[in-house]
Amino acid sequence: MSMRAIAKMTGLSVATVSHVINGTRAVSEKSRALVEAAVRETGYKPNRAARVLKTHRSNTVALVIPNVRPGRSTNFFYMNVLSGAKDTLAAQGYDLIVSTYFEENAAGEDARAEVSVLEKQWVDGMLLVPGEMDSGAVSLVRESGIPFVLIDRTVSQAEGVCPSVRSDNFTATRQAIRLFHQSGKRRIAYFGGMLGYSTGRERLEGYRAALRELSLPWDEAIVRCDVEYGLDQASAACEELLGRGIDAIFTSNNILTMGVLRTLREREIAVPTQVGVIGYEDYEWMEIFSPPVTTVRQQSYAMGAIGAEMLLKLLAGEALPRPEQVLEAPLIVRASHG
Amino acid sequence: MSMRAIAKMTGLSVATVSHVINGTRAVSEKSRALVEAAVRETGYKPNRAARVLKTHRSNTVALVIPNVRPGRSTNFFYMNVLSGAKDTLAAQGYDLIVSTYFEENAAGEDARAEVSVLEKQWVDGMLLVPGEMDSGAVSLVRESGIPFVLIDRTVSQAEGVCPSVRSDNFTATRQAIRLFHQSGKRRIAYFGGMLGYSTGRERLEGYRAALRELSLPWDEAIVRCDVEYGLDQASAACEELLGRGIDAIFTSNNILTMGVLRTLREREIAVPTQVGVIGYEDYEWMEIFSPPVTTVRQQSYAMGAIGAEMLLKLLAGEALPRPEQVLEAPLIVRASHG
DNA sequence: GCTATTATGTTAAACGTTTACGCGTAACCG
DNA sequence: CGGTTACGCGTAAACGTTTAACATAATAGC
Repeated sequence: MSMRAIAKMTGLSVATVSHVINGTRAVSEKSRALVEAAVRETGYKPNRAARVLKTHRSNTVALVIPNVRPGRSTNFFYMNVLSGAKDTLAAQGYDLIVSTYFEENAAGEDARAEVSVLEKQWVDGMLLVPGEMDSGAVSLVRESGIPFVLIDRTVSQAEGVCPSVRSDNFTATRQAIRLFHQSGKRRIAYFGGMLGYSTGRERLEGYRAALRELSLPWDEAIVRCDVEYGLDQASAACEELLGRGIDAIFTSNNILTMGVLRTLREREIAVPTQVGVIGYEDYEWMEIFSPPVTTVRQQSYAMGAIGAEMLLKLLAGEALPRPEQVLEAPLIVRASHG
Repeated sequence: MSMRAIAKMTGLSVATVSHVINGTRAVSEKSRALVEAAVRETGYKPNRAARVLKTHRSNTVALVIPNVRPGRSTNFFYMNVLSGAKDTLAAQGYDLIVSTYFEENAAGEDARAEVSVLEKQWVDGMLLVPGEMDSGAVSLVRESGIPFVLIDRTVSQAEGVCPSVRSDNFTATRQAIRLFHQSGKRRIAYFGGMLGYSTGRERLEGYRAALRELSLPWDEAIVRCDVEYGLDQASAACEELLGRGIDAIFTSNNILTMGVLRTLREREIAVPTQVGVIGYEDYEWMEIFSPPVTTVRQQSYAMGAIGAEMLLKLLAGEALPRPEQVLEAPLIVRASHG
């Protein structure tokens, strides 16, 4: 089932067969028909490995995401990114391979592990959700010379500007806080992600900016950026805050939101009248909580799709007019905020 | 950076270099050290395409899952499967490529599209979540001769017995219904998946069996297996059922559960006193609904992991002692059931 | 000291493509 | 009609490995 076989069948040379298959040179109608018939008949498919070996292009890109332990709901977010990327890549005949790394390692450990897919030199390009801002993984990728685009998070400026697509975390958070304010909330707690991540940092900045604009005081005591990812940890942190006279909580991920909501219900604190809540990450079912929860919605599918588009451009050798795409993350206003 | 380069550097032949790299034959300590040093120094990595071309093994397997539009929460389930598969495969040096197909097509359309990854003859094996039971996709895979294992769903017996790993949908559903019964529920509605899927069928069978055992009557009017996947569709169907005097609803997927819960709240029907609810698919936040919802938990991560293990065995040429793995899907008893 | 055996190397032929070169043949032009 | 174009096609050399077959050196047995 090799090209040679087809050549033999049709009495043509492998070169001609190759050319009709790839449409890479003019071929007489007769030969083309001959080859096509033979291909159809034998079900011949060109051998991919041989092709890659020869052309040095695999038509495959990697999507690298933090490893997500079962049950982590960020899974959801990444699955949407995956969908988006997969769809647009497939439309261009590209395959996607998924690679994961342990987020826990990313900090101290070997940045190499983060982008280990590089070692396998399989891929033409890379869609990367980097770990901590300065894990160094991005430098590795850059050195490798393969095109890449960062998804969801960025890295420190030391790396220079990298092609990336992410949410406008700053504005989203800022708007959320302002919404609280409009609803009469004045003492707004912030539950954020670790500051090692660009997302965590940007959101905190948004919070800060909003406070400033609204001339609300900054109070270290009601800001937590180190809450472990987990329902119980969130609950514990929430309990703690409740003693500090707050009237609203902004949570920057789904599990935190859930934990807070649970605690509030257990303590029989009315939402939103006593304490308002706005979460990050929107899910269909946010609507059916009581009260329906107001959230920031991230465009996760679009993130994958746009990232893939950018990468495709890069792979085609084109420059990116706008290498940093920042997607709006609209506030889905329901009832929990005030 | 080819093997030839390393050979030149060390003054050895490519064969020797190859052998130290693959540990495929005894090599003197001296040569080994030489080669290893050179490899370290140059950062040489064997070219994968060449290797595949020569050995006909890609050390890559595909995971084929139904295409999941953004927002579909089954995404979650597949992401866990993906994690499980990825983890165990990576441990054996295998890569995973993800392929998706449109579930909508699977029925009438071309079964070929379902397993289009076959065409690319990239992969050594396949982890497949098949579409409808008789879409024919599995026959295609079987004909192709590559090892595969079915995940989550099976196909019609016509295909013979296929290696597979899935939930014990029958027992899980049966137990759920029995739990309803224990709680005094007597008129239990069933909201299930389409019967084209083995899962839908098995769950319905479980329902049926439970009714029989409990000598509850079968009433076509409170059984729906054709509810479209969507919050609103679920709500609508729920409204309809409410007129038929039911005191419990079993829903066989997450979105259905949500829709039902929402409708119940809107109509101010008390859960579980007036109507009990048990859902399929467990998420962390099921616990924080009011009341916390009782669900069937599927071992999605394990499904991926076990599937991968089986496939690895198959790839190693071993036979599977137990080709059909049926995982327990425990009932997570909380409060919504009665 | 001679042969059998083992340990270590090398040579070269694949694997299935792509593609630079070059060769015919036919058409066209002045 | 000789010369130029254009077109269609074939030859053969890569691409970077693996691996059978063969070669040599060292070791052991007798």
